[in-house]
Amino acid sequence: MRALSAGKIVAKGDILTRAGDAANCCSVLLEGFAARSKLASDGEVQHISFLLPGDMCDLDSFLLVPIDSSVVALSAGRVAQLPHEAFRRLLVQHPRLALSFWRETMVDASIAREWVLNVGRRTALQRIAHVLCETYVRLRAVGLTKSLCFDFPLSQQDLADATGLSVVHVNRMLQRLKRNGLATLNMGKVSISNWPGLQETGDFDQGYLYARAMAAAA
Amino acid sequence: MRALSAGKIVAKGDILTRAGDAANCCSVLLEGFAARSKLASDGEVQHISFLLPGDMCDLDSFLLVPIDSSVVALSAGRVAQLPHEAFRRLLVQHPRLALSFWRETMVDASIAREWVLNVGRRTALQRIAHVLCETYVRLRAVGLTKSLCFDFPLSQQDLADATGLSVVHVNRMLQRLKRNGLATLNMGKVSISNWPGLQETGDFDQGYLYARAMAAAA
DNA sequence: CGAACACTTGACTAGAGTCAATGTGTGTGG
DNA sequence: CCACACACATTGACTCTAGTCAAGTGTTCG
Repeated sequence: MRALSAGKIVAKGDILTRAGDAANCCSVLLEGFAARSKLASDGEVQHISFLLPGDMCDLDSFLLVPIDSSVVALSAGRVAQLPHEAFRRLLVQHPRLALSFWRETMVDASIAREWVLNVGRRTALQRIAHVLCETYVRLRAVGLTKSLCFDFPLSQQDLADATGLSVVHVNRMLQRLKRNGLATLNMGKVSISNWPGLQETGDFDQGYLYARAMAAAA
Repeated sequence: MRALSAGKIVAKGDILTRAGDAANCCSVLLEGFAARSKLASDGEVQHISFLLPGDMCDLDSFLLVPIDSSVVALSAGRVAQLPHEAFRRLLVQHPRLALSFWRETMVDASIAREWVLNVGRRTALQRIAHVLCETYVRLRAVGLTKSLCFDFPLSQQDLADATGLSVVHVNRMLQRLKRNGLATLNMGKVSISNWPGLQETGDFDQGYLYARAMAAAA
């Protein structure tokens, strides 16, 4: 697995893909956190989904030009890059691979749909709880949790951008989650104290994550 | 074009695909309006995107089991159905077709991402204006507009479910759009009075629609 | 040490939700 | 043909969730 120790180093805040550009390669996040995000006209940021180690960052760029959303590093990390040309050859040689990447795109879309529901119809507390649940399940699937804890090096501003809330309100909701004995976020680490309770609070059902979560069950 | 006059008739409110099911065919909406939608635990509905004539309703069902979201008819309409088995044969015979359906899935995802931004970071007035802009551009692409008017047989409740707002507030925002000389919705018809103004109000840029909008430009 | 940054707190505001009553069609069936 | 029911739209009064503003408190790092 020499490839895994290679890859380009990225710093917190780096833009891996800029909305409006035509990328010439697809990348895989090897380490660290990133987010796909869009900008409103007033400059407000909205994260559309978190990208965790193992996720393709910009599969869309292969068929959609220009790209509609940016990918930004939320922590230091590492990415592997695969030029579109090489990717195309790979797909021609292994047609079944196309199906599995197509499916990857569908799971991505499914996550985006859940996020529409999250920001559209859930309360502030539910949104935060939901995002924590999703992140926990996805990290568990790639072995990045220990018991009910995981590294979560994002600022409260990032959580606000993911949930469509203000930083101040995110702060208060995190305090409420702690006070309710559900979960705490401290020093870049999340610790879940009551997993069933957190899921219920966040109206979370992992079905929409498909294989990404199933891998954990296996 | 005999196929176009065929297809199954659906009534307003019919559920074409139910979240949690394993569908055995993909369908194309031939006529009428539908929405992909999800349910929050408190029973609140959130539409994730509108489906217009020519759109695939449940391409996801081909590779994702069970389906994460429902498709519900928002007006009377007609759908054509293609069994998964036949679809699979089609893709094997014409591998390039898979790429174009994959791209279709990506455009779907792009629309869902824009909706995350819409409900997450835009004001009520912007959300309504944005949805009207998107619908106008997509309908124009399939020849279902005349000048700046189009049929829009949805209730204000549907608009509320699409934007994450309450019906009452949607009603007030529609009045504001009219008062501002931007657009009116009456008797199931939308009439845009100031197209540049409506786009600006809704922070709308059609880039994220890709080919669906481009077809109109051609 | 001080600058920069993230987090926290309190006081106030405002945008959107809720509730309830009233309109307005559109059918339907007696 | 009218009475009624039903769904959808509209209005006003009130509430409340979340946003804004501003002032602190840490804490990391040159």
